[in-house]
Amino acid sequence: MSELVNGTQAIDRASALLIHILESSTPPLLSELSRTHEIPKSTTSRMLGALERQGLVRRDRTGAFIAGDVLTQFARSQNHDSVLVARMHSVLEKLALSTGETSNLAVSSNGEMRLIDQVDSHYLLGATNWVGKRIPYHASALGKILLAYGAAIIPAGKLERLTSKTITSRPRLLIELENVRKKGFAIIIDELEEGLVAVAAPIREDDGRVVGAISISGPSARLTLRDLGKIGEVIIHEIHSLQVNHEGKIGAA
Amino acid sequence: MSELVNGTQAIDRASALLIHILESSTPPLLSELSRTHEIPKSTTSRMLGALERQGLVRRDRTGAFIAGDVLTQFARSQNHDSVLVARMHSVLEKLALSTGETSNLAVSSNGEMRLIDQVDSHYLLGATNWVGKRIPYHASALGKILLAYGAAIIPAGKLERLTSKTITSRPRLLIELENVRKKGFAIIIDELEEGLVAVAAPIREDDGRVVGAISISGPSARLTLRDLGKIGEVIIHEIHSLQVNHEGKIGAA
DNA sequence: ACAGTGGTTCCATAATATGGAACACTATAG
DNA sequence: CTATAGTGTTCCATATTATGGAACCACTGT
Repeated sequence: MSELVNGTQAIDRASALLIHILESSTPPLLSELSRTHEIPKSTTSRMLGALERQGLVRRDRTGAFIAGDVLTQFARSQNHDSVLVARMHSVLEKLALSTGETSNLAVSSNGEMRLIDQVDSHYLLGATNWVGKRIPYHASALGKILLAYGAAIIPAGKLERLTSKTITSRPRLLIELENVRKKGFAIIIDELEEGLVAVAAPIREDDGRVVGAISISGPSARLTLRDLGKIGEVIIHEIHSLQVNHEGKIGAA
Repeated sequence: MSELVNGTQAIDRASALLIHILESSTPPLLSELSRTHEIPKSTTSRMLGALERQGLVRRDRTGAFIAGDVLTQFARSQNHDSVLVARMHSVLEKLALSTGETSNLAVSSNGEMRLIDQVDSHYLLGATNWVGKRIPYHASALGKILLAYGAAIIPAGKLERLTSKTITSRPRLLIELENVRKKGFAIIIDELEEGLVAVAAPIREDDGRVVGAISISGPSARLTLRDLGKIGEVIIHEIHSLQVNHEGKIGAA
């Protein structure tokens, strides 16, 4: 512990306790924390008391420690898919307008892909219900993006065959994902449904992590492979330019 | 500063800095924090350095402080609508099965209502696209719940008239919300669309805050007012029994 | 009654955090 | 091209502040 004296022992220890609490699936007791961190009970008690006073931690009815109001509040404000929806909705609208096709925004979590926003095409083709529908990763453009960039992992078990074009072999899927990474966007042609094509590109967080994907989809009758490639580049461009603007805003403030 | 010597000055100060960072809309600079908290630059620098080392805070490219990976990670794990989806999906299935009608799960954020899960009815009536659709609070059962329990606020401006039954007067809406709170569930009859009826009930967090709502909806041809009342009670019961189980799990762990 | 938990408070001690000063760097200004 | 005012970091003597052992309280089970 005492490599170089930084003058931050207290903060280091308190931080370690806090982090332990945040990362525990079951709320730890004071004594537990004291033991695993090798900090005397008295000190641990004092520290946790301070953190509690500040609202960084809380005790549940059993006295075990959980994240405090300040942090749950923070979590609430941060996450919520809606933040992503709010940030990306204008992009969807732009894309839907310029292509005339349907644009979707998807995220991945708990092993499922979820569509969280959509702007419809001019045309009236395929306006079915998506809410609550589980769309397989391996047969959708959005899903391929999420897989390719580590926002989701290939589910165990058979890769369901939805059409004759669906990729159902794991090796072939891996090759396809490598391909996606090389190009920066993903395409499906008839793999999810006969006559349906789509192209998708990733949305990145500041730190580079992929947190979602945006797609354009429509009938193969209207969209050729060449179209899809072009649209892929446009999606990437639109997302990127938005994020640059966004960063700019922060920088200027 | 020195009311009662607790032996937690460092932690108190560091916590205050951390909280300040988390609650700032624009990332504060070190000097800013130093000034507003009346902590000397040197000390502030040391403290933030410690917090940074622990991963509780991070610097953006301008050097300003933002929440660190540990906390964004925590936020991610906490929130995400998907947690709610995962927790409530079985309820939706049960309700859809027992009523034979469509069941929905909605949350509110950024001033909009969003459907985040759905289990379809046996019947094939009204399977239109919901993703990205903005459904008005005042004309939906889910929306009335979110309004009634403070999960959303009545939007400014006119209350749009969607059918002849839509509530478009604010006083009448307030009375209706009072009614909802009294009964514990909300009903719409032809208020959103001619022939469409629905009933919804709230989902509460441990602390009692309403974070979402579950509804059953269908055609008025199949669901009478009496049915809706009964279903309302069932929804409340199902959500409640799940939450009791959930608490039980935590308690046992 | 007692031993074994979990947790808090007390207090003398010295280890630790403190903060002024000096330094490095970058802009904006003169 | 030198001021000047704004960042932020490092150093180090100082004493303020955190430390941890021990005593103590409250439960729970034996």
